[in-house]
Formats: sequence, structure tokens, C-alpha cells
Amino acid sequence: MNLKQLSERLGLSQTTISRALNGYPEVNEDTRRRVMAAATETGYRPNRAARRLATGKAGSLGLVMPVSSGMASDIHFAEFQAGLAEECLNHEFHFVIVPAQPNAEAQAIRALVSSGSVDGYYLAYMRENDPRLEMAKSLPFPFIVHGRSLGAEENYPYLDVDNEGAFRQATQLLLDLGHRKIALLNGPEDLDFAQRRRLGVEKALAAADLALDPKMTSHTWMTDHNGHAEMVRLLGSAERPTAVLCASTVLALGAVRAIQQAGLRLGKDISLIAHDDELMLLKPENFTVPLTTTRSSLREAGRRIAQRLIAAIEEPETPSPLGEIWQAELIIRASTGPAP
Amino acid sequence: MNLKQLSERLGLSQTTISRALNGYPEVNEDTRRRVMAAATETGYRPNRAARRLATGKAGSLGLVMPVSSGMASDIHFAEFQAGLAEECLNHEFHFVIVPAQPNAEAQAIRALVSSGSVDGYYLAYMRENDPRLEMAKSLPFPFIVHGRSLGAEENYPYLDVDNEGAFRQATQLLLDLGHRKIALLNGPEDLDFAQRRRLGVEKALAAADLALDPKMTSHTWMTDHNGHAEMVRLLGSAERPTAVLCASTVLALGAVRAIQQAGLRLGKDISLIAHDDELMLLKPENFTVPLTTTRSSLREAGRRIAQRLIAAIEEPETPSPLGEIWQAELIIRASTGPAP
DNA sequence: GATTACATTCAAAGCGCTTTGAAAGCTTTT
DNA sequence: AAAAGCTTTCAAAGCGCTTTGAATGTAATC
Repeated sequence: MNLKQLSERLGLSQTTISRALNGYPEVNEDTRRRVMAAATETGYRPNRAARRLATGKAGSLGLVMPVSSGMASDIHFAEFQAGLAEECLNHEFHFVIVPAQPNAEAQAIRALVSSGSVDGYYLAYMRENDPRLEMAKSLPFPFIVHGRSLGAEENYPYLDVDNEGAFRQATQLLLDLGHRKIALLNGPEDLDFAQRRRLGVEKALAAADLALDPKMTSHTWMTDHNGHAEMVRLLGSAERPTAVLCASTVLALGAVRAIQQAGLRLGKDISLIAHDDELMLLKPENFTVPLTTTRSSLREAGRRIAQRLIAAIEEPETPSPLGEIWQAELIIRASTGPAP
Repeated sequence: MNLKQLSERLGLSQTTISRALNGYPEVNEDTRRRVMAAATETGYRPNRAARRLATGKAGSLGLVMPVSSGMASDIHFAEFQAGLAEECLNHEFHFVIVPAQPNAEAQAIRALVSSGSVDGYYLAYMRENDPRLEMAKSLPFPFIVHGRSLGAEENYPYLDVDNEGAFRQATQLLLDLGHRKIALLNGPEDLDFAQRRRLGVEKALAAADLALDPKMTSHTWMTDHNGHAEMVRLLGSAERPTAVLCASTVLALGAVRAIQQAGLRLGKDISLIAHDDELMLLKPENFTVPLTTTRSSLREAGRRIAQRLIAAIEEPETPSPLGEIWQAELIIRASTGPAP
């Protein structure tokens, strides 16, 4: 069922029907009701491709999903996406996912934009001096960045958590508790959020005349397996840390298991602070020893990203704040205690 | 840059350029090279909406994502999606996600189909006698179901894991080990896969003249939290089970913690078998006591679903197998042992 | 009754692509 | 030299929608 068929059925022009359906005022109310009824009855839906062609609006957001067969499905990504979806639902937006090899993301964005199937897109998994940023800025197309890119001037729209601040604060807490040997189980080294978290740790340590030992630092994908393996390594080293910072509760999961297997008491023999993205899957308060965390909702971030992006699309004139930085909340639970 | 501009730049008709780019034979090779070069140079990409309108092909798959603010982001969904994305990448397909209220999914599919933004779609989270099935079958549009729907005739294309068989086998193993009081931590009751898993347990028990105690059964979202809570409940009951089946390693995570907190030894005092979807996040062999599992790759299923769907789209004539059922592999590790 | 204003409706153009059917330019055959 | 057959290119139509500018009918004003 398309417009033409509907118009023949009703004996009205396509124009009138289009206007009736899209809420234009210059349509007789009786006619509008008749059209609405017929539309519901026949299940008519405007073809999105045609509408896109006519209006230039696609009603959808785009995102490039890095894909490779060895890559971990990322629960953090899923949680973010859940938020994105919630907000998209409110505005009747779809979102289009373009899978791309990790090294071909910029190209994929180009394709996405010029393909015309979306009205805007967002960038994630930012890296230092990320080349996608320059590209995005050079294209006359709405976008927003989740995260930031160290080294790049901050003149682009973004939403980020204060990763540095969160980890500085967390480290400070450990220092206050008397810890001196502090380890960091971080996310992938090339990702901006991981770099900032390390920076936060380093700054807090530096303020206490300490330095982060590279041997006490690891950069891995944030899985249970990696958390466990790296913690085992740390516990086996000569200079065993008395406290650990984890970039995710998922890493903490493995790390805590390693700690327990080593017969150490969490919060007594060794302290641990994890960053909590509020994954529904895994709550830090449910650990046998509830975890001290820096908390920030990833889902909420997804909602906000969608909200800002859709606003930028629908009201291109309205200037919106460029950068937006959310503070993480430090929540002290039982996994942190005085240094032994 | 669009076709028209490119044609003016090259002094050729739009027809010729379109044909050159799409690999039609009736184009002079010199011309084709010239066109290709200009296209690369200018970064020209055909507008997907326009192409869709002209050809009827959108080059994308659709899926409806159930969304509500309380709903857990589902790592199982993410893992599946990772597989889907891999295969889509191979065929240069996008995928379009339509968020929808859980009770408005059928409507969302209708909208998705008639909106013309996808060439096919897949259904997941199937329920008993799922109404979406009749709708999908009545629409002349390619689709495939991940899972099945109990109560509906199996005359639709689907890919499913033999959930019943997997849980029958797992239960049989427990019975062989002498267990008689067996509990089941299942997924949401209305979902088909959960129903079949319960059926598998019930059948194996029935063959041994036993029945599944409703009090020993729980149906929840598959999170750590729920696994823990339900296990605590089970352990606190008068008729404490000697063995537990879990519908996911995520549920098992919480369950195992509850078991340990109760001071019970996994594989000795109580046995546990989990279904393993091969989540990258969480591997059953990494648990302190490695878990006995029924294994089936969710990511591989995603790949296969995309493969079949794309095949159905690109070669509508070629008949493809309707139903495809994968066997799960029972892998015995240390979490199962003789009944105490 | 003629004029003006307003409320409705419509025909047609255009979005950027693919595809049909025709045309133009060559080469080969009669 | 004309006819036939290729190869290559092109103009135009059409996909389903929105939107512009014009036309129609009706009510209000002079």
C-alpha cells in the first residue's frame, strides 16, 4: 500500500493525504479523519527511503561498529546501546549500524554519511589524536562523540565521563588509606578513556611523590578472563600491590576471583576499586565483598547522546553545549580498607 | 557529490556512470576506468535511499529491539549481534535497529517492513504461540527466526539450538550421578527457549519417575543478581537441591557465589551445569571450579542467521532449508560430581 | 451582484538513483 | 555501397514521497 493507491482509494490527491497524515493545518478536519482512518485500516506506512529522498531526513542515527572475529562482544557497548535505543524510541528514530574493520572505521563513516541513510552519527571508542575527529569536523553533518580524544582540540560536540577525575579520586582514597603500591587493571591502551584513567592515577600518585609502576599496570580488553589473568600475574610478582584499580566491574570479577584463590581477604589484605558503568548484568554491591566503585551510568550516557544528536538534527540552529563532562560518583563499600 | 554532478564532471550520462560503477558489461573499459578513478577521487557514494527506491533493495537487515527502561541490557543479545555484524560486513550489509516497547513488537515489524528501509528481518525472543510468526508469514518479505515458537507449526525459516535436548542430556548426567533433587534457574518464563529447557529437564526427570518441583524452578532475567538471589532462596529451602541447572553462565555466576557463601563445595556438596553461549565476557572454564556446560555459540548463530537471511534476499529463488537445529555440546568439568 | 478573502484541494516538479528502449558510431557482411 | 550486427552511449521514465504554486469552491465584504 503506497500513497498513490491510498489516494485512489480515497479519491483524494496525494498531496492532501500527505498533508493530512503529517499534521499540516490546511486540511479539512473531516478529510483528515477520513484519511487517518483509511491509513490505519490499510496499514499504510510511508516509505522511509522515499521520504528521505524527498525531505533529506532519514529519521535515523548511525553508528559504526568495529568488528573482527576475535573481538569480544562488549557488554559496555550493549549497555550504552540500550540507552540509545530508549531515547530513539521516544523520537521514533531508528538506528543504523555499519559494521567495519577496526582500521577502516573512518572510511565506513564517510560511506555512512554520503549514503544518506542517516541524519547524524556518533563516534565511540575514541583514541588519542583520533583521525576520525578531523574527518567528522570537515563533514557538514551532525555528529557527537562519546568520549574525547587526547591531543585533539576540544572544539567538537562530545559527552564524556571525567575519567581522569574519577581515577584520581579513587587513587587518592587508596593513598589516604595508606596504600603505596597501587596497581591498575586498565582497558585497551589505545583507547582514550583508558589513557585518562591512567593519567588520573598517575597524577594522584605524583602528588604523593609516587609513580605508577608499568609492571603494575595492564591494558587489556575488559573481560573476566583478562581480569583474572592479570591479577594472578600481579599477585605473583615480587612487589605485590596492596591495592588495585579496575577499569570495569567485569575486570574486577576476574581480579576478585584471583584474590580469593590466593587466599587473600578483599578489603583487608588487598583493596580494590572498580569503575562501575552500572551494567545490569553485574552489580558491584552484589559481590561477596561489595566493591568500592566510581559510578557513572553508561545507559544514561546513551540516552543523552541520542538526545543531543536528535536535537542537533531537528533544530540545527539551536546552539548546543559543545562539551559535557559527567562526574563519576565515588561510592565506598567494603573492598577498600587500610593498607596492611 | 551525486550522480548528476559526477556525470557533468566527466561529460558522460548518468546511465553510463551507473553502469560502469555497478559492473555492467556494456561499458568501454577505458570509460569504466575513468569513472572509477573519478568516483574514488571525489569520494562519490550512491545515495542508499535513492538506490533503494529505484531497485527495491536496501542492503540492510532489520531487527526489532525490545526496549524498556527497566530492562537489562542483554549480553546474550550483544554476543549474537556481534556475529550478525561479522557476516553483514562480508556482504556490505547494514543493519537497522528499531527500538520498540515489548508489547508493540509486531507493530514495529509491520512498520519496519512497509517503511522499506530493510530487505529482510529476523525475529528473536520468541514466545509460545508468538503472534509475530503469523504476521511474518503473511507478509511477502524475507525473514528468519532465531529460536522457535512452541505451539506454532514449524513451517517457517528458523535456526534454533536444541534447548530441550541439551537440558535433557544435562539432567540425565545429573541423574546418572545419583542426583534426585534437581533445581532449575531458568530464563524468563514466557520465552520459548526457557520453556524448552524446562521441558528437557522435565522429560529426563519423568523418565526416572521424578518430577520437577515448581519450588525448585525459577524464571528470571539472566543476570548475576538474579542467579544469586534465586540460589540463596533454593539453599534456604527445606528440600535443598543437590544439583542445579542454569540457563546461562551469567546466572551461574551469581549462583556459584551463593553456593560458596553458604560454605558448600561446588561439584561435591552441590553440582551445577550451566548453558554456555560462549560469551567472551565470561568463560565457564575460568570459574574457580570450572563449570560443566552445554555449549553452543551464540555468535556463530548470529553469523548463520545473517548468512541465511542475506542468501534469501539475494537469491529468492534458491530454496533454503526451513528449520535448522544445532546440537549443544555437553562438556563435563569440575562443577558436577556424585550426589552427596 | 461583483470583489475579496479564506479554506481546501490538486497537478506537477523534484529528491538521486536504476533501467528500459532507442540512438549513435563502428565494423563486418552481403 | 547498402545492409546487418556490434559496441557503446544516452534520454527519459519511474521508484514513493514532500512541497511549491496554482486552482477551486465557499464565505465574507463592499
